[in-house]
This record gives sequence, structure tokens and C-alpha cells, in this order.
Amino acid sequence: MNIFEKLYQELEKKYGKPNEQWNLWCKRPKTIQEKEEVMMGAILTQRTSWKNVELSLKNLKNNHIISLKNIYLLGPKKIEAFIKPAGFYEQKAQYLFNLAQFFVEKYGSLKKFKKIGLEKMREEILKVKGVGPETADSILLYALDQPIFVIDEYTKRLANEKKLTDKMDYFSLQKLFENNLKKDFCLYQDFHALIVIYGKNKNLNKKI
DNA sequence: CACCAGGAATGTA
DNA sequence: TACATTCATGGT
Repeated sequence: MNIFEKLYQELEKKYGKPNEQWNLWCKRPKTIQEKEEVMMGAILTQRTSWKNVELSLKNLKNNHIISLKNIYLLGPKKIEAFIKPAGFYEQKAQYLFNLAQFFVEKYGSLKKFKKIGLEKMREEILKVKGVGPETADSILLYALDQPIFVIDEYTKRLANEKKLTDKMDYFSLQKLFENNLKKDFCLYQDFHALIVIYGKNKNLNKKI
């Protein structure tokens, strides 16, 4: 067993299966609606606490617009009010609409999108304005069950702390994890969640 | 009151 | 390539 697999085991032993906010993201399998909720969450959580994202998602749910199609039909201006708690709401409303427009106009269904394969999916979804590397990979991993490792600030800090590598750019780190783990989206989903849980936990201890 | 939370786009050098 | 700025709410 290599250091990456050991790290996963350690984290799982310490924190168990990802829970709370990760209940949905690490759920297998997910319904279509759940997948779309994950995609919206991936946009809304950009540089924002998950708590604020939850408030926004609740607003969307209460008003029955927790689907890409409804986002698309409503248009960016009308969803601003619902997602305000997540901050940067004018931008994010536009980003959410861009993503919805991308799926509705170009593919119609997630199933059709998946037919083009992982590489092409990533390339295409990165063209959506508002979807960068981390958001793209979060969507691919957590909504579309693709074996692609998500890199975020917590992952970088962990890589630094454990001295896993000195090449800290997104792509290098991603390949580092993928090359040292089984190509398994379930493992990737839980691992990334545990890395975030570990990172947050550590921040918490620092304050006390 | 100051600081920051699971980024990305845009602009500058 | 690398670094700065902008977007904005809610918790501590």
C-alpha cells in the first residue's frame, strides 16, 4: 500500500464515512435531481462557506427551481434573489444560467453528455463561463461519477504538509493522486470529502 | 470591526 | 507564467 492509500485509510479511520454536507455529494447512486443539485452547489460554493450555500439551495428548493431546466427558463436576473446568501450573487446567477444553458441547449440530458467521454466532457464544460478547473472536476466527479480527482486549497495544504510533492499546480497534483490510487470514482469522492473535513477540522483547532 | 469561507474571470507585467 | 483585483453574504 502506498502513502496515498494509507492516507485515505487514516482519514477514514479518523472521521468515518463523509457525513453532513457530504451526505448528498458522496451518495451513490444519485437521482437526476440530486445530481443537478450537486452541480448548482459546485457553482454556489465558489469562495463561500457551505452554510451560505445551503441557505441558497433551500431558497431554490422552496421555490421549485432546483433543476437546470428551471434555471434556464427563469433566466439569470430572476434567480439572483434566491442565491443571495451565497454571495457574489450577480455573478453566480449568471454562472448558474450559463451552466444550465450549456446542458439544456447543447445536450438536453446528462446521459447524452456522458456519451462523449471524460476528456471531452471536461474540455467542453470548461468552456462554460464560471466553470474553472475545480468546479469542472467537482461536477464530473460528484454529479457525473467520473473518476477524476478534485484539487482544492485543502488538498494543496495537505500535499504541502505531508510533503507529497513540490509541483503544486493543479494538473500535476491531480495526476499525482490519480496515478497513486485505484481509478475509482467512489474512492475519489470520499477521499476529497475527507481531505476537506480534515482541513476544516484543523482550522478549527488553530483558533482555539 | 476585521477577517475569511470547498474560485474564476479579467487585467497587468 | 505569475500575481493583483473584483465579486458580496454571513459567521466568528
